[in-house]
Amino acid sequence: MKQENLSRRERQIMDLLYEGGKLSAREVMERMSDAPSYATVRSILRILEDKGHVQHEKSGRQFIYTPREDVRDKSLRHTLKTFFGGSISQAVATFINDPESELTHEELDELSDLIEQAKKKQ
Amino acid sequence: MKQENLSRRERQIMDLLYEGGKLSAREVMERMSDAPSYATVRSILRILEDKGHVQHEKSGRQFIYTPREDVRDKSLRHTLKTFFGGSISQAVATFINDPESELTHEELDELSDLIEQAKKKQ
DNA sequence: ACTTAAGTGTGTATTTTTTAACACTTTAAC
DNA sequence: GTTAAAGTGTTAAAAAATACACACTTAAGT
Repeated sequence: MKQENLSRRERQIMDLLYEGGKLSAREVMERMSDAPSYATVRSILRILEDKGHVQHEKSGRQFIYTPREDVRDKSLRHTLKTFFGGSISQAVATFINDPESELTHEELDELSDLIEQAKKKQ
Repeated sequence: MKQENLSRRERQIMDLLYEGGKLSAREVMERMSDAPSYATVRSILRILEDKGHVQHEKSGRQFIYTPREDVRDKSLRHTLKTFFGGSISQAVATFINDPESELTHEELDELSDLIEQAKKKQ
């Protein structure tokens, strides 16, 4: 797990995995508008696994790839720091105000609960 | 302004500019732990300007580079969608539970308010 | 006016990334 | 048990990114 920075293609595929959660190489490829060959997608997934960014589990004859939680969290924190100096409320505000987000009532309730719990801990 | 994806070095420099706000080529270079030569940093800044990600203003004989607001917003929205897209509450949970976040009471109150407002809109 | 620091643009070598072919293995379904 | 689909690892060519040299311009300070 060398943990270098990611190349363009590697990042593109990581983004798809973050969005999609669990994807096979085939599914990753289908979601790329400018996809290279299937062999290439598999190569990059293998490289990402080498670098420690994803892991796979076998499901029948398929390999299902998932982002590694610890790397995801690290990356998320880096991004928040980059854009907001780490202010989560500013990040959430941006997200809530974006009409494309379309948060459901359930999600908003979940968020309220999380925040209430955090307040009690202080 | 072709608006392609950024390479590793290009992204690294963009992150510095997002964090730093306004930087000269020299300052960008100083903030890179694994910096290439000064000539190279200038080359990449020129490429980033070609691609429309940064702009510069002259200050004496220096060029001061700044990220372009519109590209920044677009990038931010993409990132939030990527990480929070599936479940924003899960992302917030991760952040709240991270001891490094150290959310203040003020931030939690801000978050509550934001969520209340979003609920009313529905 | 001269020197220095900061910049420009172009060109090119080197390194990394990207792409994919090839020969092979494993699993599911028929 | 054959066939087809989904993998594997290795290797190599092509494309892109990275790095920087060179010759030159511009602006500030002494």
